[in-house]
Amino acid sequence: MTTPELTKNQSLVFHTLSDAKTPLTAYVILEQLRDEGFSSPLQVYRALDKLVGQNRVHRLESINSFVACAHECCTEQAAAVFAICEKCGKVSEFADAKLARHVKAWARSDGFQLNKTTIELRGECQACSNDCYNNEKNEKHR
Amino acid sequence: MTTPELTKNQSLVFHTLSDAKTPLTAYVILEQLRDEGFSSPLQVYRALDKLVGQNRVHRLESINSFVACAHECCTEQAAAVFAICEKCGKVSEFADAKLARHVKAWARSDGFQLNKTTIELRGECQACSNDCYNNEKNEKHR
DNA sequence: GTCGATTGTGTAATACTATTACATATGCAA
DNA sequence: TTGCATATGTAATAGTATTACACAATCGAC
Repeated sequence: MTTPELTKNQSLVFHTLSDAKTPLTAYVILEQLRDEGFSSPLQVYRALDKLVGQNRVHRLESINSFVACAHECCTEQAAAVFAICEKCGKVSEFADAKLARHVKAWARSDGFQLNKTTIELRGECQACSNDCYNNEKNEKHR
Repeated sequence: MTTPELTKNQSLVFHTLSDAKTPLTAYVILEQLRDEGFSSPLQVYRALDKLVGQNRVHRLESINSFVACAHECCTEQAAAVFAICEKCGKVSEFADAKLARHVKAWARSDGFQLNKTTIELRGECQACSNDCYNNEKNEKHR
């Protein structure tokens, strides 16, 4: 799979996401890029569309946010699993081949032509669970 | 698990969803219930919150829509899988115990306390695939 | 029964997320 | 050069969800 060069806007958006510790919404990205000349949501969404199409960025459907791919551009695009901590907002991404096979097998048996698989887990990460004496340390992420 | 009685608004929203052939957005539900006295999105969202909390209704994150549970109120809430046809908009819901076990096992091993699992498949259902001579019959659902 | 707490409801306003429409620019190929 | 695809800028609008505040209904403790 080739990875085309990024345009200026795409690159700005991608690096904003890469630098972030948590997923960002399109409007947060917009705010962060005002100084770079961004002035409209569409500039962000257009860049995101491209980046998502190239699997360099993933969209987290359940929190309307975007995150840079953790796998240096994953190819097993069909089975990325995201564990989203509702406390600190951090996300771990992992690719689960077994799960992917399972889902694909179901689709085949049901005649469903699979375009995209979304798997998102919501809960509390280990770090936050250990943090039981610091419950108020981080703001709550929805 | 007990299934509390529904209030008037909850019941109206639930029956609207039960009667629908596809998932509905909150605002579509609102339009359908104007005649019943609904006038504000909040009336819909409040009812939906309750219904989702009781697992009588599921929220489809990837299409911002809601659908009545296909299992007469499913209890295996952690592993509902939704296959969403992007052509006709219909959804099939199925509960996959193996997949659920798999996900739970991962969460345990990673110290992630799982609150909710979202698994949504996007693609084209068998009926629509067979429909290759009627491509324009149905409007495209995102 | 009354008090108070909880839950449900009505309405308005607002916030957040995403797209359409149209104009302009840039790069590459025939 | 022309033509086409892609990228960009800007404004307006559409679609989704929540906050805030007021009031009503229900239920249990007393």
